[in-house]
Amino acid sequence: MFQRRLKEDDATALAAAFKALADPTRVRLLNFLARQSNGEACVCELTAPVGLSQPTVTHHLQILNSAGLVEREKRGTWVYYRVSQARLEALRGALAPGDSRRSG
Amino acid sequence: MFQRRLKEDDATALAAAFKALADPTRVRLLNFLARQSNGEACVCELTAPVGLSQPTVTHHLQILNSAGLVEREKRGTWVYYRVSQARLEALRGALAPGDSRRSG
DNA sequence: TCGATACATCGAAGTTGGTCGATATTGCAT
DNA sequence: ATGCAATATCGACCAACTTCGATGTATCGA
Repeated sequence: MFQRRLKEDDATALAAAFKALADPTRVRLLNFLARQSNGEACVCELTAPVGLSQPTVTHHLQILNSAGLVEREKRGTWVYYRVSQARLEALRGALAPGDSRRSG
Repeated sequence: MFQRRLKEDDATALAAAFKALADPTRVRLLNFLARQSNGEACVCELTAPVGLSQPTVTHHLQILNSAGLVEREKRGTWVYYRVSQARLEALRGALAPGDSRRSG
């Protein structure tokens, strides 16, 4: 942030994105997903690392997904999540001194 | 995020930093500060741009300051705030695919 | 000293957020 | 169909957040 002037809606959208990152559990979920060799994990593999109940983990994953920070893919009974690198890069751009902007 | 494994305290600290960015008013305050020619503004210059009361603006600035995102300098009756570019850069690093690391 | 201005603190109201247990839904295998 | 395992939804509780008006504190000028 930020060379150019942010419109009010842009500020709201940006804040919403950061809000998804504003919880230790969600940061840990992202970190865990990013460290998987295949880049993904299902919900049942995510409850143990963060030490919370399955409904709570699902809740956090939904928040991350709504913010575009993770992608969701259902395969059979399982739901796999993976980090959206593009979205992270977009947020990095928003924090840049000169403000990059591509993606969105 | 993140090649290396984040310790629990690191995840908490990172989440706390993003929480400071997780409000439209604070995003707008940062944006406003970053766009000043001298890089700074006092509280009384910040209430109008965001359209909130002085106590509320002070409150948000304290949150940003606690997170290290702005620096505070009192000169006479006025208190001037400026964006901490170093802190922003550190957060950018935390979002990087390979995870940079400097900062704390 | 007195008044005016800038900023901080306090207390309250209303809203949002994280978490859980219980329960519903979905999909696979038998 | 039936049963089991994975995930989602629901309702509730408590904590945290945003905002305000009222008030306190500090600094400057007359």
